[in-house]
Amino acid sequence: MEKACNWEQETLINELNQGRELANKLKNYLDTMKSTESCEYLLQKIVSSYDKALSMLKLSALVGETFPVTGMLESPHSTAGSPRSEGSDRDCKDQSNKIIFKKRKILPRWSEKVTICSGTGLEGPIDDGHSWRKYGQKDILGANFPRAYYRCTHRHAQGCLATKQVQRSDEDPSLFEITYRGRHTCIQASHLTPKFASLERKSPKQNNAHSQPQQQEEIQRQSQEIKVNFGTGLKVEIEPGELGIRKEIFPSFSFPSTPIEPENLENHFFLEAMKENNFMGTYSPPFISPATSESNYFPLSPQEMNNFGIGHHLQSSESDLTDIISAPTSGTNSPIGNLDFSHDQVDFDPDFPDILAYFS
DNA sequence: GCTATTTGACCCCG
DNA sequence: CGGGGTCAAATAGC
Repeated sequence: MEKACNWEQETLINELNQGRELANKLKNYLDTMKSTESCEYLLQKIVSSYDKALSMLKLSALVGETFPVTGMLESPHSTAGSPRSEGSDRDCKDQSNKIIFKKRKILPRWSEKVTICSGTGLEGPIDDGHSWRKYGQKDILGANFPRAYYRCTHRHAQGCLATKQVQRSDEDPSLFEITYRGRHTCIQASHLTPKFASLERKSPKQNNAHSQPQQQEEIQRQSQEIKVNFGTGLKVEIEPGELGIRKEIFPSFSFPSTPIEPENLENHFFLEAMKENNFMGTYSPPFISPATSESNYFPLSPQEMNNFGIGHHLQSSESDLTDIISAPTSGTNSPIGNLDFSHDQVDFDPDFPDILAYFS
């Protein structure tokens, strides 16, 4: 396995190098065109992301271990990008009862700080395209405000394990810290663009949000929407505080009604590997089943890409690295084309080499 | 009646 | 053992 891993790693490094150079090219190109600041900023981040990713990879190659990732330990998908892998098998296959608690550790985690500026007309119910269901609230030691726990509404229906926590800041009540865990794997969200989602999916209850928690949820949705529209009075920051944990592994695919079993792990691994190759544009999967591939590729909604894309680039490159490794989305191969992926592609490094190819 | 929220209890981990 | 995270019964809203 080790040879394969090294090969994988080399390929990865090569691809990253190439991507980095291309991104630099693009940057120079855009420099001459007086492009917008955000564009340049993104590019800056992209380049630095590649740099970081490369240095991480090289470092791990030297040390002979996987990425300095703590959070990936138990994810079967870490295998796709990680030289290590099948050794770390103390995962999902045991104690189905405790799997929930295992997943706490497995799922990628990152947080954002969301500032709500009053008087910016953010009263309306804004949806991020995902429906969240509150499942708990807890008083946190040392915090003035309780922490609310939300999970994806489709957790049971589709096995979507995405959750988020919302904690209002002590000092600044207008600031909310939102911690996300896991990516959405639910399909529902992918069928709606952010704007449609925000318009269509407002439930009556959310319309009448008067209670505190509902306000909170509303605020979150606003915050996520704002990430799409960037800078309309809301300030959204990604909190890098969890860098150590924030390794952006891909969460389990969580096939509906098909809990991950040891047998499936290999398939998952395969899918990951193939997707990875796919991203790099060097390999076309010969025998991936359409149904399976679709269900894995497309649940990543535009909103989601916004959630995970821009935010990532705003602050993190480590997560980018892992996105590069395993992001299950391939705009270039997507049958639904680039409709909503115009800037999502920018968000997702895996596609960058392809995109950049058009510029060079 | 269905769905979402509330809230106290429970469980795991450090 | 205490804190954080989750469960699930009770409750509320539509």
